[in-house]
Amino acid sequence: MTAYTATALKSELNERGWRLTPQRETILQIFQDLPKGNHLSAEDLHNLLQAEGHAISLSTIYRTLKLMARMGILRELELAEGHKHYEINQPSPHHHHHLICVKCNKTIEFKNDAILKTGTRTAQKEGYHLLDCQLMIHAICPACQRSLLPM
Amino acid sequence: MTAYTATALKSELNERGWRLTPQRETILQIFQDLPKGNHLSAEDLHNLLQAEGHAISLSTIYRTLKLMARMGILRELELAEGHKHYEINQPSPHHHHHLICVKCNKTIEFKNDAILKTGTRTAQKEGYHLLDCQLMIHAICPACQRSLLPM
DNA sequence: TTGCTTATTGAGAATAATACTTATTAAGGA
DNA sequence: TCCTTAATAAGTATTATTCTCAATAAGCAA
Repeated sequence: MTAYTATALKSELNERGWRLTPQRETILQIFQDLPKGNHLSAEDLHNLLQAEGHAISLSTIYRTLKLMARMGILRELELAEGHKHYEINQPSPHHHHHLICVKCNKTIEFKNDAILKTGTRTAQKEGYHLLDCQLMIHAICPACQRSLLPM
Repeated sequence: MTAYTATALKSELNERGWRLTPQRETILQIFQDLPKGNHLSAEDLHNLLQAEGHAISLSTIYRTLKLMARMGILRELELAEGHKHYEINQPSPHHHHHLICVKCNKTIEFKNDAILKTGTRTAQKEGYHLLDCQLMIHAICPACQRSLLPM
């Protein structure tokens, strides 16, 4: 539905003197084909690409993820300790937030249009160019509340 | 003003079979004395403690930060790439959020009571025990928009 | 108060995600 | 089609954080 095409990516890149490479195109495609609510770590993406026969190096993957996050194409999520996850940055009707259990990392997505509005307004007021806006709720899930494990 | 005392920390720890140590008490004190809006990385804290004559090991600092974040005493902030920052988790009138430039890390704090309400309601609905709730706005600041530096 | 159990600490080593380096390749403008 | 230079691959380097383990000291019970 988003239909952010490779052509659009190309012109955005070229505007800044950058280039559209097959690697970047492939990675964008992967994220667009990802079922809603899914997200990938750098290593997940690397494995997925290899499974599909695309031999894109880890360096390129890290560089591309960072680039696309800074372009506002991907969102960088901190869903577990120690590494980041990425997902397509969807506009309003699909835009969502995360409720995360800090013990087991169980994550629930939820929507709230008011939050994106607040974020947009706040960025605008300060003259910032908005890339992403996410409410992170850190909490302990019902199962972990019952568990007696330390921490 | 918060006046979350060492005694309160002690009983919360003891309830779970844990202990109040001088190290934990000192670290809590540091965060309580921190001017509003300030936050520390593990290394910042380590340096600050050393400057004040407290020789608390880095291991203990990392363990304590994680523990206090999971108790809801501290909030874990992702204000720059590569490492976390921590600040006291203040209740409603002081509770705030961050607007961050992904290029230079310039950060602006802002308040919005509706967000904490949304977070509280969402966690409750799912039976999660709320620890922290923060809206992260990733954006590019005016200065960096003008800059021609890559990325 | 004294002793006992065991959580916690300190020091250093280990881990792991990410960034860096450099020769090579190839995108995009002329 | 050529030329400039951004991007890639591969491997190495970095660095924040966690882990290991012996030594220490909370907090409970007698």
